[in-house]
Amino acid sequence: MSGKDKRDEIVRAALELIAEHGFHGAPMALIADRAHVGAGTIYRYFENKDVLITELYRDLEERMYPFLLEDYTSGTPFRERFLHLGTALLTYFIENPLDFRFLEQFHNSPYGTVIRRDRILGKSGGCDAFRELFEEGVSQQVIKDLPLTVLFALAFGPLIAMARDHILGFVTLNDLLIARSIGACWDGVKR
Amino acid sequence: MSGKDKRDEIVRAALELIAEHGFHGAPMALIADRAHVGAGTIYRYFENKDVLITELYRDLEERMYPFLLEDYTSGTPFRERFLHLGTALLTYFIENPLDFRFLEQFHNSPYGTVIRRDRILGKSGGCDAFRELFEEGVSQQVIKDLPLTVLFALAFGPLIAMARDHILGFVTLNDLLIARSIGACWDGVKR
DNA sequence: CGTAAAAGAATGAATGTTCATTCCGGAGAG
DNA sequence: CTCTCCGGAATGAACATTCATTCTTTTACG
Repeated sequence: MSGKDKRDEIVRAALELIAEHGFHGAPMALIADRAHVGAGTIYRYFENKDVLITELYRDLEERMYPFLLEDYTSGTPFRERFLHLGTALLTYFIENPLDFRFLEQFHNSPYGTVIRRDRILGKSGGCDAFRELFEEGVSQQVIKDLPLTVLFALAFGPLIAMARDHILGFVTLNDLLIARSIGACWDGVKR
Repeated sequence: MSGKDKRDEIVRAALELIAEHGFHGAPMALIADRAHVGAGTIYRYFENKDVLITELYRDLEERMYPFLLEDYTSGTPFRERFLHLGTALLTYFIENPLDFRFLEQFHNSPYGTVIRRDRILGKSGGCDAFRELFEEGVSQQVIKDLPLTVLFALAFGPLIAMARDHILGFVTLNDLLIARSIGACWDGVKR
């Protein structure tokens, strides 16, 4: 097993444990076990637990963005683009429940708040498609004239709640239901 | 200080610490300090930390529900009732940021998931007003015919996201903005 | 080639810290 | 004096991190 493989094994193990049992339920010893690696080995690849978690987050983002932007063309009508991005995001979460659960944990932790603050303050670096879409929509007067954060809340709030409910088994989303739900989100933001 | 006072001090201290620093940042020793109480004293009032947290949650619910249902009359038009409940909830969160932060932590923890599961399975016990409102709305065909969980997501998802953004200082909500946002939520759920 | 030395990687027991919980000596009420 | 309640030091479990040691790979040389 090469160094890269080993690093990936560690990241995967951390993702699984944190997604399934939260940050608490993921001691380094367990992560090591699940990665089939000695406890000390982790520290050859990551300076400490914080760094491991932050890098895991970055890995995740890099896997996610290409999926979201697949087949996304900035030329199509506004509503269509909104539905595309929303559906892609919800679909990604449903197909990758571990990623979703981890992201939720991450967001509700000191790490996440810092990252969010950076995003709001402009230096996005990640996926600007959402921001651009909304800014354009506001200036074209096709969506409500509300602060960007509120529009984000209207669009993603329901989406994340639905993903969670689906993953926890409180509801079963199928393609039709997803389409109707994203449509409802659109009704919320459209002017 | 009477026994009741001491209990309340402990609960208050726990709420503050957990809201501000998460479950991690709230060790029993700190809770004791902030409540001006010996570490051992906490265990005279609560069997263990889990019990303390669970009772704190119940205390919170009992403070919240009366506020939400104040001036709420089941006779008024449907849309009006929706706006009333939504506004009341968002207002409560904004006026009681500690309560909100704690509830968020609680929800994203093993405790919260169990409680939510119970709610979905019927034995609500808490605040049925929301459920009744939506069920009535669906049968009267004034809101979209979607599963209850999805309707909840559409209504509360944005609301919670907005409360968080406001409390973290990412946006400043005033009465007008609140009204317009809840209106947007209504656009999402209305048929 | 074969082999021996060196470098690099991996390991897991040991360490120090943090935390929930317990326990016992003492203060204060009756 | 007795009994109840309190405080906070003591305890032991859990955890992140370290480091001396072992194992593996690469290099150097006959």
